[in-house]
Amino acid sequence: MTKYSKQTRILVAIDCIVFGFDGDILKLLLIQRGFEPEKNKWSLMGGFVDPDESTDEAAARILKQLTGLEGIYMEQMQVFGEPKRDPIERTISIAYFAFIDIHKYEKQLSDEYHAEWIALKEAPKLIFDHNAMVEKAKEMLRYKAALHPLLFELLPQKFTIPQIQTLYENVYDTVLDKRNFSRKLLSTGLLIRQDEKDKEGSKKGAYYYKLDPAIYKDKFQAFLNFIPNPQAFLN
Amino acid sequence: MTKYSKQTRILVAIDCIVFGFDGDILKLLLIQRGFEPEKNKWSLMGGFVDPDESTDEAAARILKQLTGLEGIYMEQMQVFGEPKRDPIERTISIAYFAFIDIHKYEKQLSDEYHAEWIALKEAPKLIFDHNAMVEKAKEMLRYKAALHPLLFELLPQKFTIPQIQTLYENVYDTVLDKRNFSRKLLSTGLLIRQDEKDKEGSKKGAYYYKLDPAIYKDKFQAFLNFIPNPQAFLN
DNA sequence: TTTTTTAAATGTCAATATTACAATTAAAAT
DNA sequence: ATTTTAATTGTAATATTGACATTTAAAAAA
Repeated sequence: MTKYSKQTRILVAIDCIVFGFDGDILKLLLIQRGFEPEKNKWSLMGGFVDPDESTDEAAARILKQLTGLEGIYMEQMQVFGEPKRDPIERTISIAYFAFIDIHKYEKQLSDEYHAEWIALKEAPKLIFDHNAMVEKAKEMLRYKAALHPLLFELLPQKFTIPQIQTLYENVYDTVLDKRNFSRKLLSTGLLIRQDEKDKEGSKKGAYYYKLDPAIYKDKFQAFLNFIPNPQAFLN
Repeated sequence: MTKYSKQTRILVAIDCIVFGFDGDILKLLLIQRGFEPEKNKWSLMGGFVDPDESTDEAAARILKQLTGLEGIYMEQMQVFGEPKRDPIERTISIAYFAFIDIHKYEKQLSDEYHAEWIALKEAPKLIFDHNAMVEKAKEMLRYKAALHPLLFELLPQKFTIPQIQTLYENVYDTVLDKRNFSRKLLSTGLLIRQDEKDKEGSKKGAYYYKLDPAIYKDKFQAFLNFIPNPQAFLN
């Protein structure tokens, strides 16, 4: 049997970028690094890939170990492969990306861990190239949310229309017209209004909605440029 | 100085997926693997990352070594990180992705190399998980082309409207209405009609167009769903 | 009980974009 | 001169977008 004997093996790390939304502002999950180099500096959740796990498994394991979070959908984002990015030893890092409802995971994220939610707009300087990773993740978020109902996935099971609007406004750092936004959103036919209202934000209260799971997968797709029926072409 | 002494180093490979368009059909660049395992089987262009090069540099080097192609814009696609994907030794592979005008690189792709253009629809069984990589790349192509004028970038300097239409029809595997497609395309204001015609495809001949480089970067962006001025949010 | 306050919900209209569909034109070949 | 082929151009009905103001529900204050 042949072997790849002349090749160099390289350290492979995972870094996890976790965005969270609490219905109000968009936040980033960060930890203070517990080991050298750069001990105590702010950092993304990171670690090395073990020999017998897939990179996806490694990402889930590392996130769990450092934050307690489990069962979160993380997506691979990008490899950061500059030879000098880690000063100790050449390490390539695969950045993973998740986006969650903060309230939903409040309990898992216990004091046992040092992970903290920081408002995205106030994120501190991070170690290595982690700030670049976060920037890339923001870009990806906007890109994906443009074509895909990604942002819906991080809403609570029940949510209000003003909440979704706030979320979109946060992600795109813009202000939207209530009337048009609401109309567009409801026209998808995906939201089922509940009888209950959320009275947190106002005296009148805003109706809760749920996603219609039956239609969600098929129907919700944005429409594109040169393709008359683009829904058919995206997942 | 600390070291990451307890961690396992892993082989890191690159695989390159290169799509090409010749104005007629959409093709995939493949090689017959020159070494064990799986010698002589069809494969993507692949190799290992060297200690002192970035992953992007490795991708460019490997493509050059195996095909002669140089100066091609390749984008990172995805890591394939299953532990058993290479039967010889655990290897993670970073898949890179390019899309080119076949005619433009005809000379570089000389007989010296064994790379061949194969019609995408007739692509053979490839080694390891390379077919899955190609599938993923097709998906990515559609996704990106939906929001980004990516497909324009692989057209010849001069191209005709029927050519672009064929390209879109190939990528999305659909049929488009000539009249609507042409109108939409011209309405971008990005195309400058040349006096010359391409008489290959018909007796009447189709006008050549060029991209207006001045407007191209700013103006050409698709428009999105919930965001009134989405251009502002994409690169 | 009445009034005030706050944010949610809803409506209209003009402008623009999309779709579906058919006739005309240029130029080579017969 | 006629035929053939594919490119080019047009129109009308429909749907979507964006800009803009008023009404409504319910708690809090008077």
